[in-house]
Amino acid sequence: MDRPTVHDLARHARVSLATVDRVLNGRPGVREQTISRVQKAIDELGYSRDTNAATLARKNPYRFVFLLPKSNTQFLDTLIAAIHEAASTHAALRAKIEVLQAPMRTPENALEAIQSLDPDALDGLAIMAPETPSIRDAVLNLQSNGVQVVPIISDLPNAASGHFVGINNVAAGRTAALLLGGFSNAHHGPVAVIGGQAMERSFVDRRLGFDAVMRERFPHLTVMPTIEGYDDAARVQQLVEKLIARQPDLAGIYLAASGTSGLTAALRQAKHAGLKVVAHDMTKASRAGLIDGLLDALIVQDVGHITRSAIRVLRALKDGLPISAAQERIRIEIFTRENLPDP
Amino acid sequence: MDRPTVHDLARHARVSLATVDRVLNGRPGVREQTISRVQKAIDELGYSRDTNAATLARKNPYRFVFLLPKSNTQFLDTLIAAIHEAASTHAALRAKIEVLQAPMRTPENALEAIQSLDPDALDGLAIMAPETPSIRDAVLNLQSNGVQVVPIISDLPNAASGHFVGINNVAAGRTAALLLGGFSNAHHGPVAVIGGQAMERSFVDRRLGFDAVMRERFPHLTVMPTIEGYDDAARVQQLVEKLIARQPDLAGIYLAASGTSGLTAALRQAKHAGLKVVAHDMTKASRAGLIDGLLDALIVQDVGHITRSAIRVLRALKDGLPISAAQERIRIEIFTRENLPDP
DNA sequence: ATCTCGCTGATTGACGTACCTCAAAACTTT
DNA sequence: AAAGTTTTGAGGTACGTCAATCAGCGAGAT
Repeated sequence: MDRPTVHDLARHARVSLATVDRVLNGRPGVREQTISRVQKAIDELGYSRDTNAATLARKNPYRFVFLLPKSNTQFLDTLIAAIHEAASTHAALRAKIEVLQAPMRTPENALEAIQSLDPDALDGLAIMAPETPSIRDAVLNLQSNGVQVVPIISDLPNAASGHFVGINNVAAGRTAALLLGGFSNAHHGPVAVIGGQAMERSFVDRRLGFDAVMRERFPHLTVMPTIEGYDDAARVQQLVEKLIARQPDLAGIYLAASGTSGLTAALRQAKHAGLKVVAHDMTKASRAGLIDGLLDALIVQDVGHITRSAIRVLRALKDGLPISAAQERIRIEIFTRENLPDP
Repeated sequence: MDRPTVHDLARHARVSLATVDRVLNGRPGVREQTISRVQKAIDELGYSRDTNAATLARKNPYRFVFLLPKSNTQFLDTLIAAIHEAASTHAALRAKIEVLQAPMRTPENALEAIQSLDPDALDGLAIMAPETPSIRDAVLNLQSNGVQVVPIISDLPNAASGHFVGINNVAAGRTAALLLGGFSNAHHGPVAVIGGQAMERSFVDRRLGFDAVMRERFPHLTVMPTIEGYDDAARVQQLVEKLIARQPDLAGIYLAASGTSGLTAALRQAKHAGLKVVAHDMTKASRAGLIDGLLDALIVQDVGHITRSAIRVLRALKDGLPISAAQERIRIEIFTRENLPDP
């Protein structure tokens, strides 16, 4: 009935406590053969580490790093604030959490940032980055040195396999299409999609879902080719201004990346009744945009949840504990002017 | 730098460890004056209990009870399944979790169920019940006997004050209105709202939000008086069948309570293109209804999250720890046929 | 003067794991 | 077979709290 302890493991595997400890914590000096004996005991007894006792006994705190793009979007600001808040909470739980930012417009910079991390002084990495081959390799290299890696916000399916902490971006794209299509009723016209940069997995997925629903359900709206906004508000503003000037019959805009403040700035001048706009993430600009009627709907991922989930997942991976997929699923929230919560 | 321990408290308050323990755990045999000395030390040092050490040391597990209405809705089935799953997870965390069901159509039965609970053998109660005076009093009585109470799904604002675990039902109602109004475009016509029973706070709130948005944004739709479905599928089916027969120009139905299987059964016979339908909660029936096009949108609260959050809140209350409001906020999810996740 | 009772102190042993040391045993290599 | 290296064992301390025991103090009651 009671759950097995390390003592039970030792007895069952006919080794000493010290050996069990060495295996559990990946310390050196154990023969392959003995490791597998202990592993077998773990499987047979269904042992899992008692987290309470473990964190209580732990001397050195875990060290987790969040590696984010260096670009000053409002969304990143909210994300970083959430990380710092979680960091103070987790000080009690023996985890040291830091934020690192690196320019990611060119893969070289991101690579450099990853390589600057010392695998021996690092337990886990939560990373938000585009999926370039060099980044993928750097991540795989870190992992082979015992560092747990979790992609956040934007997935890296070919590198850190297994767990991604963020919304289902395909579903987000589908939802965006549904909202845009639903709001624009029977209007005909072109719909513009603005992304960040091409290699960003999150945008690729959103576009995928968006196009699928647009094609199936709203054939009267024609989706234009992607415009790259590089998550830069000034650039987005310019692009949108041009767009509206050239396409007076524009039926919708889907901003599937950052730069919302640029979007709302452009719309403030030029939005017409037929134009419906959907964007992502809750920031000062997007909130104001909703209230002022410049944005019609917002698809939101809660940065607090993402942060906490990433930390939980890193801990679980490090402790060899199972991850509850249902609990770690990050939800999409849809906000309009009507159901906007207090700040 | 390090967080203070009970030893620091004892030294600072110039009492013994035993006394600190008595104060912290509410055991008898300490003078008021001494209690406040210890309290002062707690405040000054910013002490908070180390949860890991506490659960590790705890001999007797916490005993938490979920008290739910006894009625066989599919939603309750999913909720109970979620509770049982959480129970098995929390066995390791020294908490015994049970489910109790009582008929709640009349307040007397619910009252009886609450009164049958022995306050001495109970640490926390998560309760889903309508807000009647007698239930409120029974809850207050339990609380004064040291039992922590948290309302779930449906709030009890005048009894268990402070923490409610569930979605913001006013916002849910607003969202429902937005969806119904948005989907039905320029159609005119009556919109029906079906509730459970009048005293249920969750329904009252939903109705409030729904009406507000309907009035403000969709004046071309006229909202009919509430129909009480008593969360009973057969009754809902009958009511909807009659409704559609009598009101051939019906523009929308908002089912703000349980009984979705009855709704879809009725719609399967009679739904016409102009009729838009919004309901709550993910069940077998509502899922099928979405896929078959009988329901246009679903407002969903994740029962797993609600369950886990309720347990966390009860633990935190019992341990005298702060509750992170941001973390415990339960989110609304909106599903349509287009963004329905795999089961 | 003794007894009871309410309050407080002092001390101790869990709980399950991490982390460390020292020495012994088991293999390898020469 | 000796010397060297790797692997394993035995045992202890620490983490912070809970829970229990026993002893002692003073105040009021008998």
